[in-house]
Amino acid sequence: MMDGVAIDGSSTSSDKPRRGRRVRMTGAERRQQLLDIGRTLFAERGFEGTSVEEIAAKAGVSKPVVYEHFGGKEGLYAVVVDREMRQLLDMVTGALTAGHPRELLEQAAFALLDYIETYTDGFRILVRDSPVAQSTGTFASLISDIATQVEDILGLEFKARGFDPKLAPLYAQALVGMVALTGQWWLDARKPKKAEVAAHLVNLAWHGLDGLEQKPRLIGHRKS
Amino acid sequence: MMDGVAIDGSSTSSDKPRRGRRVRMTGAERRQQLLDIGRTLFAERGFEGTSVEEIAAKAGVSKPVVYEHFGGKEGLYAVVVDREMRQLLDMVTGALTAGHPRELLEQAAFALLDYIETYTDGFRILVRDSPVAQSTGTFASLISDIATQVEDILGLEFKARGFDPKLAPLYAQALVGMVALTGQWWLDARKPKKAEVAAHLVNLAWHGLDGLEQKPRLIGHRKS
DNA sequence: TGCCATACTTACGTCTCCGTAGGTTACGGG
DNA sequence: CCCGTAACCTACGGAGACGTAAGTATGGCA
Repeated sequence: MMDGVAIDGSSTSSDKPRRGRRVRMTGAERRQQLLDIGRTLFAERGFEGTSVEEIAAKAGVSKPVVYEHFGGKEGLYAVVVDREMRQLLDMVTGALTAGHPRELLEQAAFALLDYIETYTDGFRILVRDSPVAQSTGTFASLISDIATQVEDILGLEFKARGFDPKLAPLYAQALVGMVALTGQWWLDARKPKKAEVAAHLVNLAWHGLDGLEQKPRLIGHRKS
Repeated sequence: MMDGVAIDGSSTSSDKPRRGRRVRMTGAERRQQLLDIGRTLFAERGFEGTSVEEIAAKAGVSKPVVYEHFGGKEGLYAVVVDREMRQLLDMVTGALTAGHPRELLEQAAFALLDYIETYTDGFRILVRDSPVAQSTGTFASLISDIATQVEDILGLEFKARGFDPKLAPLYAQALVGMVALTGQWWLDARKPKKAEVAAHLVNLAWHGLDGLEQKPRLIGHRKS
């Protein structure tokens, strides 16, 4: 135990540590650092598997500092999760704004994969279960949040096409589930490139196994 | 704490408790009872959230009995998880034996939903993460096991149709993910009947959003 | 230069829970 | 009817972790 980083436990993105034997950060800096470290540890060990002392140690600081900033382990965890959910929701919601349903699907799938790639630890945390884990704060509830948005879009489309709108939730859930679990798989596999994965997901969701296209293409995407 | 069931904590399916003040079961009986109780508790509180004492108490027995039978908490947990994985794998594998791909998909989807309905607690346990949770024993790994089977089927089909077989894993994962997460959602919603859910899932997977059928029908299924 | 707020420390109390040592009751066969 | 064995109990040691009380250093500002 006690791996590295005892004095000057820098993990923050941009730190000029004021080279001295013991780092004395401003409140905001330390807070941010603790959040970063917490996210990392929660991601790899889960909530219960991570101790406050461990977090403090990795920050090169003693326990009470953590309590000072977040009031306790749950406090820190709550902030970490909240930030992560916001991030993910923002990205996906942003991708679900305008366009033909197929484009929406494509953009949303890409957004999710993008989030997974960029904020891997965050995704891992969201996938694990939360402390009390009744129904709120769970991954399932987040998925449902997203699914609700997809639901609205599908609902409109269903009405326009004469389908039963009551079925929209089911199909929304299926679509989100498809993308989410594929993302989880891709997290370890990393085999096809992100954009390609998105293209194939859209291919499947849009044409089905029956009318699958051989070389699906993404219509348009912004970065990477 | 200490809810109900202190003496004669029966939870077993078929028990004639030999009415007496203190129940004295045979080894096998007690073992089975502990497994049942363990499954229930692990399902609702998770591994770390469940204490050996709690399990013992609910069985109307003291801690050392649990250690006698399983050597510890992890021992019990391992057996519970193993049984559940076997059950699920058997059901899904059984559904993936013969027939046209579409039928296979249909049967597998139905099998998973069936498992979820019948062994709800087990499914909850499998979905939660395991103790050390490196990569083995996780839900993700189980999903991958199932996905591998789907993969083989898809692989053949892909070759026959001239698609790149390297993509089979991706599509397999997507299909399994679709069904699995929809199942997880259905666990709380329970709105459409199981068979109907399966039908819609197949509808989506087979025809895609583009060619969705209004009233999909299951071709054939055995029970309920 | 001296003071004071802020960042941080050491040390401790307490609680929960795992796992075990050693003793006790009851069932069933000779 | 008696005794051994299988089922079960009380009691304890000890580790780990949360959270707090009270004290210390440090850096900016008057």
